[in-house]
Amino acid sequence: MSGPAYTRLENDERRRRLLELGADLFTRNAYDEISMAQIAREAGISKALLYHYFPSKQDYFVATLASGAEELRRRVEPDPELPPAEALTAAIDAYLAWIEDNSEAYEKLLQSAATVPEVREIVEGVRATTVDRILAGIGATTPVARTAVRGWLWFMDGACLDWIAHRDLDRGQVLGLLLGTLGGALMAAGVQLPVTEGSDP
Amino acid sequence: MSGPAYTRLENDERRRRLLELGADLFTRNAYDEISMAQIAREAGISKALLYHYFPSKQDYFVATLASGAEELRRRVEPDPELPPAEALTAAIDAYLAWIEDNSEAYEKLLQSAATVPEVREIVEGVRATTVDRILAGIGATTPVARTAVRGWLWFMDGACLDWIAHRDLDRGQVLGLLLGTLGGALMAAGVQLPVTEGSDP
DNA sequence: CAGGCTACTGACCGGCGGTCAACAAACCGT
DNA sequence: ACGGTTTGTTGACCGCCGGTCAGTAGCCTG
Repeated sequence: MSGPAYTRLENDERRRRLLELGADLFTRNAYDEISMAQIAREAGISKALLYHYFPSKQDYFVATLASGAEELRRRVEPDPELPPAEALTAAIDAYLAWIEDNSEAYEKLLQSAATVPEVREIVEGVRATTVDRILAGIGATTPVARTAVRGWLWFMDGACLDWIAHRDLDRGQVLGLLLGTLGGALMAAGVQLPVTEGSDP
Repeated sequence: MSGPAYTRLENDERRRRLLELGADLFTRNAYDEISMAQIAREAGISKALLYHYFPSKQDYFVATLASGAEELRRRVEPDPELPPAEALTAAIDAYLAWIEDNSEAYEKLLQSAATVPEVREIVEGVRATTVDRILAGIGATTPVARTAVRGWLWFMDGACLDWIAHRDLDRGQVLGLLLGTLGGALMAAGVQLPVTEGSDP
């Protein structure tokens, strides 16, 4: 009986708001706990408009993840100036710090990764390159070394989930556990570790 | 224009056939890759009848898993006569043997576990009791030891998935990797292992 | 061959992800 | 002040999903 039926926004602005909303909603609910209709209602728009900006729910979800993933990638990127061992330590510590800052998002991400094929592939890809990086860093090539590193990445996620579920460890302890376990796994895989000189203050 | 419109079966017989079919279908397709309508069609019955025997898709899925899970539990049950260390070794080896025999089922199970809440809870429960068992066996009580063991269970699944994906290791190698990594993780967690006497022939 | 027990079915429900033609808010030149 | 154009936006619709229910019909008993 009065003003306009809806407010018209510029393309970029609407997109920006939807991404922001999605980042929020998807850290509070896992992928299939929330429907596109609910999201649209929350955004105060029609479902059709949501689909106008993002071709599918998966695409919307992935786009929503993108900025966070970019930040994570930046923080975790190993310093090429450091020797491999310290670069790895620094990268893991950065990873742990990110998880500490974004624990809900981390939990929901792992949960959703199993469900959404596209995310699954992204995570798998990251893991694969990480495995290669580590194997290259220690000069190991045997199948059992590959299995050890791949298993260790799972160890990492399991330990992190336990960590943020209980919050009764500090980051340093988790870091030590992860590094020590990686060493143990590689030893069990029969890998000869290149000795780093004088690095235990 | 002729015979009966459908064949009537006895309650138990129908149930048996549906469970058998489900065990087959769910090892070839993950939980939400297949719909109840498809399953019913495959079984040659109406969807309503399927729901007459199982109150929900989740229940059907869990029931389908039950027999396999029972067999796994039986095979993995540790021998109480053995000292803890050897009992653990035997249990892990049995677990690996089961995976070797049922690799598709194992893969689909892990995939579905993330999706189906009820299965997720079952798997979580099994993991929790396993963690307690191991912690009790080594007499460890610290949070970091708990995190180490919990993470190691993830390591186990990750390593097994890699193993059956590549099939370039034999079971003994995987067993050695798992045991060695558990030792490494516990060491990294600062656990003093009770020494077993003379057990490396 | 009548009658009952119950294994079975067809039709229906709300909600999902996804699509489409049509509408209207804002900006434009006049 | 106003008609035309652009394009951000909408309501109605689709097929499929998990799940429900009143009613049908195969089989066994007498």
